[in-house]
Amino acid sequence: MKKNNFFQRVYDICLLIPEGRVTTYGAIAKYLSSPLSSRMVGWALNKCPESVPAHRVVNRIGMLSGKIHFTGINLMQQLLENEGISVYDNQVKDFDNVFWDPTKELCL
DNA sequence: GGTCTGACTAAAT
DNA sequence: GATTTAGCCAGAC
Repeated sequence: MKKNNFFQRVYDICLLIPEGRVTTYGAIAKYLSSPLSSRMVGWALNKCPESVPAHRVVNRIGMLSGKIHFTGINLMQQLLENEGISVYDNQVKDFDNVFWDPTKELCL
């Protein structure tokens, strides 16, 4: 058995996020059967490889709370805008419209 | 092996 | 209504 840790699951979910959509740490944590483990999700993404579109993961209010970990301050925002997501002041516009819930989209 | 931290969330004050 | 604390779990020191 491999170390299918929290990390791998978080990465997997992040990779499942369709372009032009974003999700929240809580949603991912909830998908991991631990809605209270949202911190683990963010922390896992802290070490996320470039293969993981962590820029599509934001906090519950759609704020790019993790952009500070990205190379460059506007990188995360531009990545989202590149996918058609409107971002303003570190916060996703139409967040409710682009919100992608794994527990809902995958288990629907 | 105990302690701390960490890209969050929600309740309490 | 805004700020603070508490809770969660897993890795790093």
